[in-house]
Amino acid sequence: MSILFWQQPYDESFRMVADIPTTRDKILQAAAEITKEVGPVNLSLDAVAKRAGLSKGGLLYTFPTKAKLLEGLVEQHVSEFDQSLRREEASRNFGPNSVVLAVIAVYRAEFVCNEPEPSGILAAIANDPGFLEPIRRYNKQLLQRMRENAADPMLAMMVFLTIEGLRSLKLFEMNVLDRAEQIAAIDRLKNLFEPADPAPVETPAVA
Amino acid sequence: MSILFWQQPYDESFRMVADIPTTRDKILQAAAEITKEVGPVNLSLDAVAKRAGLSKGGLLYTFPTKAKLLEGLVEQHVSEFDQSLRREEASRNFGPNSVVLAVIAVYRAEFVCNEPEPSGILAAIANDPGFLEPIRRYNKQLLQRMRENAADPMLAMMVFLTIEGLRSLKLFEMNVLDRAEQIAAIDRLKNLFEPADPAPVETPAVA
DNA sequence: TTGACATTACCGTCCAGACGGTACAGTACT
DNA sequence: AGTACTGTACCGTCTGGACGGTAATGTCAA
Repeated sequence: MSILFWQQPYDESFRMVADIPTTRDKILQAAAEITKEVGPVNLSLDAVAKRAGLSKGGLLYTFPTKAKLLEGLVEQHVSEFDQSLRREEASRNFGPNSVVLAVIAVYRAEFVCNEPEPSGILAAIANDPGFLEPIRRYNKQLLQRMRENAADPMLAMMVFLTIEGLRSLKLFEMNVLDRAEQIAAIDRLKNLFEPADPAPVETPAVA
Repeated sequence: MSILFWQQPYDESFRMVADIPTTRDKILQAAAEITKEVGPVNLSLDAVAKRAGLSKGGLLYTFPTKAKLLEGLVEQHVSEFDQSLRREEASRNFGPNSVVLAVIAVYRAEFVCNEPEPSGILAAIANDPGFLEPIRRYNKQLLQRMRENAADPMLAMMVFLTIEGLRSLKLFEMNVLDRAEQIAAIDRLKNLFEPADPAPVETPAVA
């Protein structure tokens, strides 16, 4: 029911990073796409199977129940962010303000690369508010870490809120700000911690 | 389909402000409550009718289709905010920064009074992402007005984002910050525009 | 004042269709 | 032989919504 990070049927750790997507990945992406297009309510297993290019039986082989699929959506969302975050923290040697700066860096990269928001979590939440719990826990912990590691905890909180604002705008595809404005906002945040930014890259090439 | 603010069956303008709730109001509140409890996907007309204390037939008399009910949810959300905002703007005589300050004031009041988030909009969005469009339009216009009216447009944008962050945390009941912290964050924003705040009222009486 | 009809605000029932899930036989690759 | 599916058929449940009724209230002419 609410068991997040459940055991996967097989070990994926041997797979290459930028390899061809697994069936699992294809299903998750299909679910996110459908959610974005027709809304979480209309996310049916039939539709996901069709979009992912497999049969319903095949889908239910990978995800035995719809709840497991939704769990997969949430798990992917959280773990992908966390991995990026830890990487950024490590590159800053876990020094002062490293958590805040890492958070900023992760979102900056996301906005620069114009990565689509995996709106699948909306589907999960819409089906069962209980899926919010792990996200709640994660965010609580994240904010805690940001504050403890920051020179100015209050400022860290403001950064958290601003980022959260950007994130929610993206989640709802609320294109109120264009990409440049979003990046400018993030850089403004960054400058609160690193006042001297010698060469702010305005429009870096998209890899 | 996407006609917001549709004609209501009768003129409610004669009704007193703090009067007994109309059937319409009861239905809308019931829908919001159910959404919060069991998630937008499980918002059924039967459940709403039961919660609101009338039959399904009666519900469908007030809202001929489910889509109309969802429209009602969105419309209520937007119009209630807008009314509060205009009132706050007027009380500041539409002077410089009045829009930004009004937005801050509205949310401050909301957090101080601990008003519950009408999570009904989540239900609307979950059923049909098209319901985001009017909200998108409104927010775009709001941000525009905040910027044009503000002494520092960039700062106005940061305020908008921070408020948006607080709002999304509340929408998802992401109780990461306690009430005092949220109010402190809002006051910090306010002080960016009104540096000298002589007597910040902590818990003003609800009028 | 009364009878005829209209409108409002509902109730209770019914139904076609969609959905999640099961079951199982078959198949292609490793 | 096992893994990872395909494809079809099916079941029970839930859902939106159509529909026919009904009680209360209002309107208006005779």
